[in-house]
Amino acid sequence: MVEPFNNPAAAESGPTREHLLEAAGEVFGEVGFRAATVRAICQRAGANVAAVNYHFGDKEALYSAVLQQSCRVALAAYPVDAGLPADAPPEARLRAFVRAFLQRIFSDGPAARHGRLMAQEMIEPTAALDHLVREDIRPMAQRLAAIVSALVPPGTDEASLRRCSMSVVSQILFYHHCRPVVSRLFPDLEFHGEKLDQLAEHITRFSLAALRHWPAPAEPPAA
Amino acid sequence: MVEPFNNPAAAESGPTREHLLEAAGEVFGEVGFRAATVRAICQRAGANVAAVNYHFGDKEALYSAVLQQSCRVALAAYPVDAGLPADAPPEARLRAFVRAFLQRIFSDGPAARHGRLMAQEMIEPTAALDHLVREDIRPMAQRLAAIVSALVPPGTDEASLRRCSMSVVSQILFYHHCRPVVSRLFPDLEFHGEKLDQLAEHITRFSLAALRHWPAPAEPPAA
Amino acid sequence: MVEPFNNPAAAESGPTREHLLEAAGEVFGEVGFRAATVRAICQRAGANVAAVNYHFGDKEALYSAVLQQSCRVALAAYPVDAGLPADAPPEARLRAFVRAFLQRIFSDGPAARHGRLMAQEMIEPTAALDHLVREDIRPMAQRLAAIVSALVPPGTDEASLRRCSMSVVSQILFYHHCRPVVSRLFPDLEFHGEKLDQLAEHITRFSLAALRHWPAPAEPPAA
Amino acid sequence: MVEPFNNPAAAESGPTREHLLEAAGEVFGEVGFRAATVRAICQRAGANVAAVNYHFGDKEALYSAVLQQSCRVALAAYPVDAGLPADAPPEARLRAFVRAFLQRIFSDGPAARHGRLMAQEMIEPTAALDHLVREDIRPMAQRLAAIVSALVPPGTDEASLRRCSMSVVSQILFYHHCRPVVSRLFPDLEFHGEKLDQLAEHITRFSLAALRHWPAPAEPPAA
DNA sequence: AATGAATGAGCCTTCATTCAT
DNA sequence: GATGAATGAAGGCTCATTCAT
Repeated sequence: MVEPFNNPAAAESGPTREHLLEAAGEVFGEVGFRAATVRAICQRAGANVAAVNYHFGDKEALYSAVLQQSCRVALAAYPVDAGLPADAPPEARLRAFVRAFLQRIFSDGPAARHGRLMAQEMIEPTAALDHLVREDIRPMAQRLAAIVSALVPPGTDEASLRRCSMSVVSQILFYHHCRPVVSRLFPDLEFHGEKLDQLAEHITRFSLAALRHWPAPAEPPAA
Repeated sequence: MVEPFNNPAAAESGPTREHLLEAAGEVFGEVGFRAATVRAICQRAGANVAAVNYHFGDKEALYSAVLQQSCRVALAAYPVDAGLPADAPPEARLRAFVRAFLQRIFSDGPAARHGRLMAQEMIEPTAALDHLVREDIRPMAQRLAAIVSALVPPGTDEASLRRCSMSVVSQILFYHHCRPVVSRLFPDLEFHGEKLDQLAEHITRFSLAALRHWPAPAEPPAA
Repeated sequence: MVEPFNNPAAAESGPTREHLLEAAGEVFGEVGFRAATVRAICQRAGANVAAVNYHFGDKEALYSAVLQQSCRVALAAYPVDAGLPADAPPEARLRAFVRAFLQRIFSDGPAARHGRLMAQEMIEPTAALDHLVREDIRPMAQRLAAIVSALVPPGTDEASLRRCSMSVVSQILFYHHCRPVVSRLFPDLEFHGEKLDQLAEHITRFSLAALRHWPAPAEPPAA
Repeated sequence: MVEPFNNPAAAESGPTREHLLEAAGEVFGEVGFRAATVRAICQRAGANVAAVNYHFGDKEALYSAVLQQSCRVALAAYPVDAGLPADAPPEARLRAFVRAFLQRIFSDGPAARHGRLMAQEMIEPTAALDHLVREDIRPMAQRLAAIVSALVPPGTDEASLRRCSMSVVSQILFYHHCRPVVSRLFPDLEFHGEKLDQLAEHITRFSLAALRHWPAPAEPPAA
């Protein structure tokens, strides 16, 4: 076992590996994969430039490790179902979904990292995106689709369901992707604490209003 | 020794300047400001590496010039009101707004460039963003706010209006910002021709359903 | 034409390109491809580190250029036939071949570079070796084979001819490949001027003595 | 805090030291001193990266140790006299010398390592070369000189003897030093088993033919 | 008006080596 | 007796930029 990054457990590594993951999470989340430099990460981690190579192999492998680790942390801190039972009313489940999603993106601390990284990944995809979609994004999309499906009239076709799900998600991600513009347009907007809850409430209400009044599919006339 | 990029008219410039603008528009729109290289732009423009610095000063100034020029072209090709009279019903104006926005982002040709550049700018802001917000984005936001305002119950507060506008816009931009993910989740999705119109129709309907059923503000009980 | 190394003529390049070729020839010849550093080459050429990239693309392309250029120079300075007519007696042609080969390897100045580079290439082959064998080494081997063929008894089989050619060449190359050892064993040995001629004379005589007395192939008994 | 590599006996060392020597012999013999990496050696030895420095001090000291150890093994496996009595006819002793030399270079297994290392050392000399020449190469050269001396006419001068010896040795080493080129020129050539014996036979015959017909030194006419 | 040539800063990676355990 | 962790120097390469023409 010559290189430590061959060790999947990596439990017995020193603190440098953790520092590196931490620092890389911050830097990648701030400026994206390309713009992030190994030097900046190592400096923030208080480690040598060669530490990345030693612990992870190369920059991209470090990135993958950050993604996977942040995924675990984020879902542990803000679970998708937000503690709601599966048979809770769909309105409540939608509200919980939106709120947890916003918190994953905007809350401070390492738990918020994953949301930011995912958002970055959508913009500037890397080789890690495929894995992320498979393991992380698609399951979440299906969960949302189930909620939406319980809100629109029965019989609504699959394509509409997908588009409605995306209409919900888009409202959440918008504030992250377009934050620079939003901040300039409305400098008083904030994304934490009570303000974040209000935002979640708005998105939920907007979506509920739309979904509840979604036109029922044309039925074949019964004899 | 006057540098030509100090000359606002730039009337006596040869065709190289135009080629550069054209090529830069393409490259910036495709890969963003940072990932774009001066060499790639010059090569596509059939010009020398030094041409960018000669004509525009530096990479960022070229970017600003591209932004401004593309702005003119785009608004000429896809006017915000889409040719509708100001007194058209708000439903029609919303539909036109959404459709024109999507086309600005997804249609081919130089006219579509601006939408892509704006979208890129939201993600990866540069010094040009302030100017863009002031001249371009804010007016468009106000126009949308007017449409939304005509759809929700009278007396709806300003903050709600803003949030509703953003809920509309977010659904449009989502397909651009998250295209890599969307393409992986639903590979059969397309963003041109009839499919784009269907998408516009969905976003319009979803938004209309939400706005039309927006809860009226609680009124103080009249005696 | 963005990169100058796309220009096969490269005639209008500044002096830096020439300096680079010169310096690279020296360094590659001294320490081989791997051990040579771009920085060392540029320093010796009085150029910037990026000059190699600009003029040749990368280190390996520079190496190829050095190889090709030195090939022309060396064969011009010490032609394979050494000015002898094709119908000269094979003894004289062998003597000329050996002498020119030794001079290509050991003489000073840029003309000697090619021999050294070829010798290095044999030891530490790069991607350029295939081209070199095709264009340079095989023709020379065939020329030697023709000389050898005229010296051994007629009817000598092809395999023996090849081995005899290699026995001749090996004696020449030995002094280059094993120079560090030879110099330690016999410190008074020199490889220039009259001493080089004596060495050529020895190799020629040794080879002639062997070839002239090469056993004739067994003939089928005539009836 | 005595470093173990200061301990000449190294009796109390575990098996790691042996593994290291074994692995280093393989790697150095394959790619040479410079191109060999400590990591590759340690990995092949199943040891830690630091093992080389711990057991031998540094990379070069390991190399020296490999050289010395392989020397013992090689000479035991392929003795210079090949088991021939000192009073055997010189033709037989030359044949044995050539054959054993070729086998030391080309045969598989650890016994062949030394030949390869010596050949590498000639090309890319290290600090270990002086020791090697003194202890290993010079004695072998003298033995060959004795054989050659018994084949050429009596009274042949010292310089000619030396050159003839080198003509013999060069033919052997050639196939190692120029293997990349030889393999490209004649892809069907092989260097093991019967083919190796044939090659030894060729070199012996070529050399014998040359030496037996070496011109006698001009004698002063006797009255 | 424009360009070929050249530059220097910075990037990711690799390597032999050392330190603390 | 041995190792995992960490380091600093160096390597090849890329990029936006500048200079002389």
